[in-house]
Amino acid sequence: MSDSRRPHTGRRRNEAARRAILDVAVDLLGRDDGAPVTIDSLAAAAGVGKQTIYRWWPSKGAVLLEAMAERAGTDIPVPDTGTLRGDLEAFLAATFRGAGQRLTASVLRNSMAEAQRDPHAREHMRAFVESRRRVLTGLLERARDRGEIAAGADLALMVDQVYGVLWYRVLVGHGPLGDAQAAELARALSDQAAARLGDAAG
Amino acid sequence: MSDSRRPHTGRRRNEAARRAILDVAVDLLGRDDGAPVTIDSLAAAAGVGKQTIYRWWPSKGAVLLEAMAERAGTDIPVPDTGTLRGDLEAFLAATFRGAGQRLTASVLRNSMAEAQRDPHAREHMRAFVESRRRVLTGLLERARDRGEIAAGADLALMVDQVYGVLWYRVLVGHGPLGDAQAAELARALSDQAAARLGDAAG
DNA sequence: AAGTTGTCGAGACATTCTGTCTCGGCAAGT
DNA sequence: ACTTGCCGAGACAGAATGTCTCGACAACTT
Repeated sequence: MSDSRRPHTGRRRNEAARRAILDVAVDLLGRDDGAPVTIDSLAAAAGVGKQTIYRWWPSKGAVLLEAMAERAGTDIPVPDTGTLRGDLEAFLAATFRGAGQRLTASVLRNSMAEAQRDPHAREHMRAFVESRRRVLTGLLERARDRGEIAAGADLALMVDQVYGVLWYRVLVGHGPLGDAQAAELARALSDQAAARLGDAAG
Repeated sequence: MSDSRRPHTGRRRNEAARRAILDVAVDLLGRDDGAPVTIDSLAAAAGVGKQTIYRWWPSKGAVLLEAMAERAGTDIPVPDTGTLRGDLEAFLAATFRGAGQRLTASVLRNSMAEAQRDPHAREHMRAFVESRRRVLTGLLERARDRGEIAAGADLALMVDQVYGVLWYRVLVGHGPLGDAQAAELARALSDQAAARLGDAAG
């Protein structure tokens, strides 16, 4: 590692440029005018040179994905209503409401498409998805500790049902994604858990 | 319509070329070497001119989606075991097993990515998804007629829970997609239906 | 204060891909 | 025989990615 041998010399990374790039990326991704986000437009809008982007990110997809992850990681508080169904309903409502916005949905769609092509973007997508899944998994684990979910239940599959529905609707766009769907899915999942619990107890 | 006024003159469409294009498309889509499928490679591999492709399809995405739909839409029989859980287990096992194959998974991933960019591909994807959803919806409707699913249940959401998990795992690749997952999800969904049924009855 | 190192914005550049256009050849009907 | 429209092949324009080079300059060392 050159890090330990020589701390750092020369000019440091311009944080303002980094922020401008990520902010503009979200902004352009959110446009739903069909125009794809290009590196040139991104650099121009952020007021930076293209090389400044490629110096810090390996590809266009990586920039867009990081911008999206930063955006989507915020504004989803983890609720604590005391019941599985209540927690799920609050969490899913916040999540679906976020992903259902035209701007965010557009970001998600572009990022997932990019992740299928670009290995760098794919890694970032995996990391992003994993971080989101961990939050929901934690919510379910607390419910399991309270005895609302059977010990043998497949939490990963429950998580997948949530994010599966979300991505599926975002990517295909065949149905809405809002509070109604969140409430319905929260009910479905807590019903699932309750039924399995009854099985184990009986 | 010129169709009725003048039946058709001149050389007819070459069916062999059409088949070659679609077959080669599936072949190239299935490659998981990261190389994107280009029109040039497609035309070259099929031994046709580019114009022959663009004469019959509006865009690259449209070709790929049609090829994908042709491949993925087959070989999923609709079971009739007499119970919701049995039907679901059989249907999901066949569906997941198909989508879990490396080649088919690669085709699906590429196609979904294409559908995010190309409006023509997007339409085809919608149609394909709709046709698949209809089959599963039919299966659920029969269960509802038998009284295994409550009248007020949201069948569309149950369908999304299935295909959502499928697409999510195919696209992100964070977990397996096979018989075990099919069985678990079938159980979860039938439990969910049973719980809702109990609510309505009680 | 001078020197070194690495980032900055800007833009030329090669490469690749899409989709259009044109060409001579030819097959299917009249 | 003659007309019409598809065929393979490839040139072409347009757009995008990612590399490279340039002079400027900021941060840190000596």
